[in-house]
Amino acid sequence: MVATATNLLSRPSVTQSPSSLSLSSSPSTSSLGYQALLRAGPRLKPLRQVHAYLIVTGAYRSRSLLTKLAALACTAKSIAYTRKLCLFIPDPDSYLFNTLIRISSKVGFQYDAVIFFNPCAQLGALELGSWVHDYVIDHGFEVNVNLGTALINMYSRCGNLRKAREVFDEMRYKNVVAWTAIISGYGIHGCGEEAVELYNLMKDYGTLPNEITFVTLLSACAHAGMVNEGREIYESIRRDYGLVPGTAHHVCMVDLLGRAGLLNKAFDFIEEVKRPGPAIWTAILGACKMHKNYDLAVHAAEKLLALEPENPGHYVMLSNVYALAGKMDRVETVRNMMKKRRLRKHVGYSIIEIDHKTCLFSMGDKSHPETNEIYRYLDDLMRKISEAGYVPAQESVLHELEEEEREYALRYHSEKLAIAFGLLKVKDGSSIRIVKNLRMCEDCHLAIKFISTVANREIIVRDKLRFHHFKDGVCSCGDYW
DNA sequence: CGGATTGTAG
Repeated sequence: MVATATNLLSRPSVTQSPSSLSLSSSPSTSSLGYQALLRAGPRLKPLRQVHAYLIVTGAYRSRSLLTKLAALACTAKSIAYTRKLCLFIPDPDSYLFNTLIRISSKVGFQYDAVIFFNPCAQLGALELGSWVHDYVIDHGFEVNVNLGTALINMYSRCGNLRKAREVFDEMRYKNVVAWTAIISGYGIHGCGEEAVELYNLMKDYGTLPNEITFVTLLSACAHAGMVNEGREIYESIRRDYGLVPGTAHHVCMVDLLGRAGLLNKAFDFIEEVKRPGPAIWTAILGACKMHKNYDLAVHAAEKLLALEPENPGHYVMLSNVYALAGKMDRVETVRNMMKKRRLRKHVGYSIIEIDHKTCLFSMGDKSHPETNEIYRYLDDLMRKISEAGYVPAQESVLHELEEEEREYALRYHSEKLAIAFGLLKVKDGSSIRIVKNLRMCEDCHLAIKFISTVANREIIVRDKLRFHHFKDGVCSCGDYW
């Protein structure tokens, strides 16, 4: 049975006998006891063993234990097993829902899980989350501060900021965590001004910010180009709140300065940090690449490779930098280094939900039954946007050309395929929603802006870190990401 | 009766 948002927790129409569960446990399970197994973490096998143990000992109707098991199954990203366990829970209560909402908002929107069990299951985090929200309202559960915060988080990370704000406004009691969640939401969606406004409002209400509030705020400023505001906030951490800025804050500051093009200031900042870790160098490398400062980029990349030689992302970054600088021999060197160390670049994919089915595309993907139509439509689309003035972004072309992917080059990046499919299928003019596992490339970002105009459609892309709302040729990120 | 919600870079 396919797990769907609506049947995840619905009660079984026919009472299921506990013995219908597969008992994959070894005989030694019972002597271990379930406590040790519960501590085994989010893996399914021990869960099944505990469940079997409960059945054997006659404790299979214990609500608290089953809730704990369901929570672990959810953490393990098995919707099917979560559902199965929920069916056994007598008289499910708000405690169960609080737990499941919390976990699914944290883990459920990571679409990697989709590949894991069923790429075509109806598993949108927004759908699931909205459904649980409705259920909670229908059953009169109080939206307390914890539940409310989980909802804010879920809605903003699923792309529905308005709904997140609605939940926030309706909360009677808001603590610093709730405020931080909504501030973060505005930050992720590129609304730095609003994030800072909310922060000021929070202070007016007499709520004290904590370290995480500052991480969130600085990130919001960094992505909105609000350098002065960010600096002032950073200063205030120690001055006004007696807190000590940590690594995360340092990273945000380097990002804030670097993104704004103040590369030397960012490097000066790093100088003052005691032992700069990989995160700081990653931030500055991103900024150097963004502003095409190759010397500084190479400097940062060398630090990074020394600290984390096993991270493929760093090599990809460095090779991109060399490609941008036109130093193709160096690109080759980096590639060979990767080969020698047996590192593989992460494979990118994009997901779109159509007719309650989740469809997954990777670059140059031809596995979809309607592949021909999709490619024909996409080619047509690319021709139209070229006529409208689109010129492929140089950087990505260079990178792809040395990637053994000449054939498909940029034209068939996963997000473009998913969008073409979306436009083909969703005819009524409603927005197209895409979820990507990596960050978007420059070229796709540019192309989608044109597509939003040519196809007269709103396109919302959630990449690994943030949201991009494309409409009428512009993106909500203001090209600052 | 339990459990605890917010997070930087890529």
